[in-house]
Amino acid sequence: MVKPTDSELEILHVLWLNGPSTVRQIHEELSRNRDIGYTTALKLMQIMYEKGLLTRTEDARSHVYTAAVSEEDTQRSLVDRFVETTFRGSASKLVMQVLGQHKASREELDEIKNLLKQIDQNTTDEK
Amino acid sequence: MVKPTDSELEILHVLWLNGPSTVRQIHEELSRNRDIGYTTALKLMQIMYEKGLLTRTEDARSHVYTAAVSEEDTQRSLVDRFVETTFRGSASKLVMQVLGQHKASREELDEIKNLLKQIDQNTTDEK
DNA sequence: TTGTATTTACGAAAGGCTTCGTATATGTTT
DNA sequence: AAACATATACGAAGCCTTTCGTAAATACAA
Repeated sequence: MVKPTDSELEILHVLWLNGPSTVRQIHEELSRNRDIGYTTALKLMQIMYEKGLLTRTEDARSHVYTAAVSEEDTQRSLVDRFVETTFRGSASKLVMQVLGQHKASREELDEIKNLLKQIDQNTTDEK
Repeated sequence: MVKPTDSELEILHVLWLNGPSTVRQIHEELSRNRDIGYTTALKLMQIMYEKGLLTRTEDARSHVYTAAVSEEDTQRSLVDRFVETTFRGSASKLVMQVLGQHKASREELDEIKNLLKQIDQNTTDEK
C-alpha cells in the first residue's frame, strides 16, 4: 500500500469529496487553503499518477483525474503506520490520547459508545 | 513544537523507556529492530541535539543524551497533526477507524469505556 | 611509548518532496 | 491567419532525511 505524503493527501481529499476533477479544479480548491502555483499542483498530480495514486482520462484537452485509492483503505493504512511509529503498536493508547484531548460532540460520543457495545457483543459471542 | 521524524521517534522511544543513554546504548537497542550503523545513530542524535529534541552532558568521554521533550507532549502534537492531515480534523472519525480495525483487549476496552463515562459526566456538569 | 579500540565530528552522497520556470502543444478569438 | 489563453511536459533547484566513510581526539593496554 502506497503512503501518500501530506500534499498528496490534500489532493486525494478533494477528489474523494468532489469526485473526478481537472488540475484547474484541484488547484482552485488547494488555493483556498494555501499559496500554491498551478504547475506545482500539476506536477504533484503527475507524480501521483505515476505512483498509481490517481488515474486519468486524456481524451479531452484537460485531463480528468480520479482517485485510484479509496479513502477508507488509505486511512486504514495510515492509521496502522501511525499507531506503529507513534504508539508502538498500542491502538488503545492512541484512542485514549485522542479522547482525552479532543472535544467530541455528544453525537460522536454516542457513536463511539455504540461501536464499543458492538465490539463487546462480538467478543462475547466468540467465546 | 518540533515534529520528530520516524527515525527520531525510535530514538526518543528508547530514551523515554530506558532514560538517559549513550550513543552506544541507543545503537544497541535500534540494532535489535533493524540494520543501522553506529555513526548513523550518532549523526541522528547529533542532529536531534541541534534541533533541541535532546540534551546531553559532555563530561565523560561518551556523551549521555536525554530526551528534551516528553512522550505525552510529543504524542499529543503528533496526534493533532495526524488528525488534521488524515481525518480533516475529525478526531471521532479517527477513533472509529481505530476501534473498528484493531483488536483491543478487554482491559483496554474497559479503560476506554471508563474514560467515556468521565467525559459524559464532565459534559453534563458543564451544563 | 606505541599500538588498539572507542568516541565524536564532519562532510558528502543518495533519495524523496515541493516548488516553479520554461518550453511546447492545443484550442479560441479577432 | 495571427495573437492570445490555457494545458501538459519536463527539468532543475532547494530542502530535508538517512546513511556511511573518514579523520581526529581520547583512553587504555601491551
